[in-house]
Amino acid sequence: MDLATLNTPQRDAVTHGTGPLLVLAGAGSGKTRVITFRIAQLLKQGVDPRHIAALTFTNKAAAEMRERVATLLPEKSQASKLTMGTFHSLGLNILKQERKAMGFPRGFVIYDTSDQLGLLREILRRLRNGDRKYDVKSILSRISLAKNAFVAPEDFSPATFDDYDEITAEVYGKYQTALRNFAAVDFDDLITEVVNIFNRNAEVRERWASKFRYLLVDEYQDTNKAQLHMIRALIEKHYNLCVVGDDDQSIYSWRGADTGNILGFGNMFPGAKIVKLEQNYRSTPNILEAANAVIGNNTDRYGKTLWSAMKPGTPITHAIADDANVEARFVAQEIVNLKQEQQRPYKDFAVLYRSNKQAKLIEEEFRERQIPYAMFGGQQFFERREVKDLIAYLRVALNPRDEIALRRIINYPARGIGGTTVQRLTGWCASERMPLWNGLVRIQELEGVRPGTKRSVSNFTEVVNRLGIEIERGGNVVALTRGLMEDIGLVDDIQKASPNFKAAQKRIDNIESLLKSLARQQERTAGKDALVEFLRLLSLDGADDEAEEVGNSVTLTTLHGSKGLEFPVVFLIGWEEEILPHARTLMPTAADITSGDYTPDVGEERRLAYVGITRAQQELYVSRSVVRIMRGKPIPRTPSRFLMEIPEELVTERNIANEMEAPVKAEELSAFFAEFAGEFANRD
DNA sequence: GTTGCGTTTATTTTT
DNA sequence: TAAACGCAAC
Repeated sequence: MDLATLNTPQRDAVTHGTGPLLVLAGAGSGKTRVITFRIAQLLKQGVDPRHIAALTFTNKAAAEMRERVATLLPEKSQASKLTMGTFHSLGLNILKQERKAMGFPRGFVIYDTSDQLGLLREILRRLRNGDRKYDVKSILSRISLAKNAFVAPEDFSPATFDDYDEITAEVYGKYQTALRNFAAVDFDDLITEVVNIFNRNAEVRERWASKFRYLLVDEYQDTNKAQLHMIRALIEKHYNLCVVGDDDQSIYSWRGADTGNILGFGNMFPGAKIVKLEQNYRSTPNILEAANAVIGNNTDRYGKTLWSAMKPGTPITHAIADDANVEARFVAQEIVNLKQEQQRPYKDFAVLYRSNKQAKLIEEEFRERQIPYAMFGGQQFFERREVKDLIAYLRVALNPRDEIALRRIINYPARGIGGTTVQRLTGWCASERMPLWNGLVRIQELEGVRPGTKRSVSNFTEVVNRLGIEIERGGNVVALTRGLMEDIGLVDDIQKASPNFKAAQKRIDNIESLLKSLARQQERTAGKDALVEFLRLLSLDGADDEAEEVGNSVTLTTLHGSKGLEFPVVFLIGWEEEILPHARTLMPTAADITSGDYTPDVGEERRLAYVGITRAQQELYVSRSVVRIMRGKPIPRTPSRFLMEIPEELVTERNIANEMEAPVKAEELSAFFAEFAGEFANRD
């Protein structure tokens, strides 16, 4: 570690002693270097690694950070003693250790989004017997936003004239009670429940506050109110907090991030030092100037001006395409050309868009031309149904109170326990005030259920019960799971339910890779705990078989997904009003209309534009279409206001239609017609 | 439990 | 437009 390789503000941040520190790190200003150097510096000064915690938002970021710190240390093993992870993983660790004080049962589980939705649907079904259908996702998002803002069910006050807020108010508390009854927590609870125990139990709070003498937080602009509470409690003893972030890159307010945290840092933490990192090592001055100009139109920011010591670089290309197909074709063609002319590998390129559906045309075009690409995002995580089903068995075996998991498997694979039986069961359990599982076990006492069905239910509870007992005894979980699959005929069912052999094989492979990573966990942790831990990490991390190696391919991702990445050549597509800024942010809400003074807040959309521009190192293309087919109709398009905010002198305009139509070579044309004629000839 | 048909609705996504 | 959803019929 050589401090001389840092610029002045970077060094100031790294060598800052005690007390709160805010590092405002512009895009490409060496933010990660500052965090890793600072940690290394603290260790060099003799701080015990166990007294340092660094929090990030993704597991990937945490792993990378640990690795980079290790390379700076003379003694690498110190890095493994650092507390490094996401807010949620730290929250989980605290909850596990303080479980008793919290009154949480030993094997509590973490509900993921699909579990949460299932639970909410169930509550709504009971509450309103189908008198109205609700968008469950939107209710869940309101609950989540409330939790992120650290608003408890009893404090939730619905906005007037907002019926979704009203139903949320009605359901939020029930949702929370149900979670606890099922021995479950959701993602947001991993933060809020930690804050709750800190608030209720001074002994616990002081213990954790003593442990962490230095706390570092990355991507601070993405933190929410609940996380702020957690941070405050953790630093109350030593008051050594270093946060790093960029207010101009705050793009997650829609999921609870509160820019007030970073904008109000100085007031919230008196005596705070603020360091700005404005020298950019990533992009050409041309690109930076464009970025500065665009973001300069935002209010509510600290205000930074990025600068670069590089040569000005090439102008930005503003590509105007006749329609979206032409736009996609242009991007593909330009990548092929630049690859040739500048000897660039495919991985030098990225195509960034506002919403995932924009990727479709690009994908089609790339496939046609055999351009390799890697897509990030999307939802392939949730579609592995077979994996979720198997996991549900393990969850119920471990924790029969987990009613959502139980409902998932009660008739999977089909065993003749249909909707009517389940309904009768839940009704009975509700009146007897007992968990669904108990009802299943006592099925013989329930009248009006056919004997065959009763036998199915008993077989089911028997299988799950036996699994639970064997796990409890510390049996080999992988072997037990295989036994279970045998018992319930899972493989047969998958083969039967799949349209073809290949699809079935793929699903079985998914299960195999799940078992593999379970085996790995078993090597690390003993007996039953292996499974408890495995299930929790699975919700927190996703399966660790995500071996998607990017290799040498063009990156396709959303603007959101591109944060933190950089590419020599970047294409920003679809810069049109209602795409960027997105139509939804331009639309007034009911409250806006009532108050009558509506001006759309496009600040966050502008920050998205800013994030996009600052991903580019050397070449930047911003493209738009003149006409675009939307909802089946061709719609004339207006250029994005952000495009107009880029100074003209930085930009070269290119009209694409003309370029695209010309280059059909004569011999290609005649070959085409020859083939065409042949086809006609063959027809009759 | 599955299939098919009519209806509805079009962000961003991590933990 | 097209994909996702919900409901009814098998």
